[in-house]
Amino acid sequence: MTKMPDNDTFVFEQPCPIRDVLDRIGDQWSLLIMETLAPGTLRFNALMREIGDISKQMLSRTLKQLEQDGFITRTLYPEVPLRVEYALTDLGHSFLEPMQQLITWAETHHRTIVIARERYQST
Amino acid sequence: MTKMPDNDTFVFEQPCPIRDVLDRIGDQWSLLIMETLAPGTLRFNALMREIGDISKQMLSRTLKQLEQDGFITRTLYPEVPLRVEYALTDLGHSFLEPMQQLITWAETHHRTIVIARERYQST
DNA sequence: CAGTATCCGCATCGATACTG
DNA sequence: CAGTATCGATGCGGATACTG
Repeated sequence: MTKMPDNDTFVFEQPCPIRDVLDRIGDQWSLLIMETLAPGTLRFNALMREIGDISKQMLSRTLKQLEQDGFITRTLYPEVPLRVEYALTDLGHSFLEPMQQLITWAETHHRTIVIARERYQST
Repeated sequence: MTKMPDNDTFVFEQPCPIRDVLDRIGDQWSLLIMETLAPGTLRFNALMREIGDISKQMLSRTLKQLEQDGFITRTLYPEVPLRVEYALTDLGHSFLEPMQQLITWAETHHRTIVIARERYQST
């Protein structure tokens, strides 16, 4: 991204906020999970059912990432059987706002892109 | 994404515009290339120099993808030596608008995220 | 100058068996 | 119910030699 200064002291510093955020939403599931949580709190298996084609593995991993970055909260109720609820934080909600702009753009221009691709094929 | 109907006839159809667009901007270079082209036309090697740490390979591949989707144009001037110029299309420019919202969000909240991560580590 | 072809390492993701 | 651990396939991305 931006040219880094030749200073290995800060190898673990994230120099580029955009990359850092894009890595998160660019992955397979993060955005979808956040959108799914947008209406309200959900439990682990409820999330799995809502999303439909995600594995336990990926749901678990992605949720942990999102929690770690402060996009969602994880609340454990030590009942029997266990209950764990996931919810968007304010940060998570605020993220979905600019994201919604992009989603709208995607929906609006998707056809144009698909057509461009087909045209390119036939060249 | 959205539950697909059980119809394998359309396996190559892109059911989800969001995924489709995100797959493109979620990759390592597409967005950076488009931002680099935003001010104006650039030649292949000029792009390499501007970006700095991209390989010929990836620049070539990504440019082709972007051209294919209609985000940029590629103009060949058959001089000696060869000259090829890349420029954003209207679609490309229009894409950068909602994207700018997201970039601003990322810049604004990046510190918050980094802090959240560190806090999580120490838990 | 502007690429393409080839090869390879590495991270990502999925399936599944197992655990508290 | 809510995960984690393990394994394996797949594909992205980098390095570099080669081409028109």
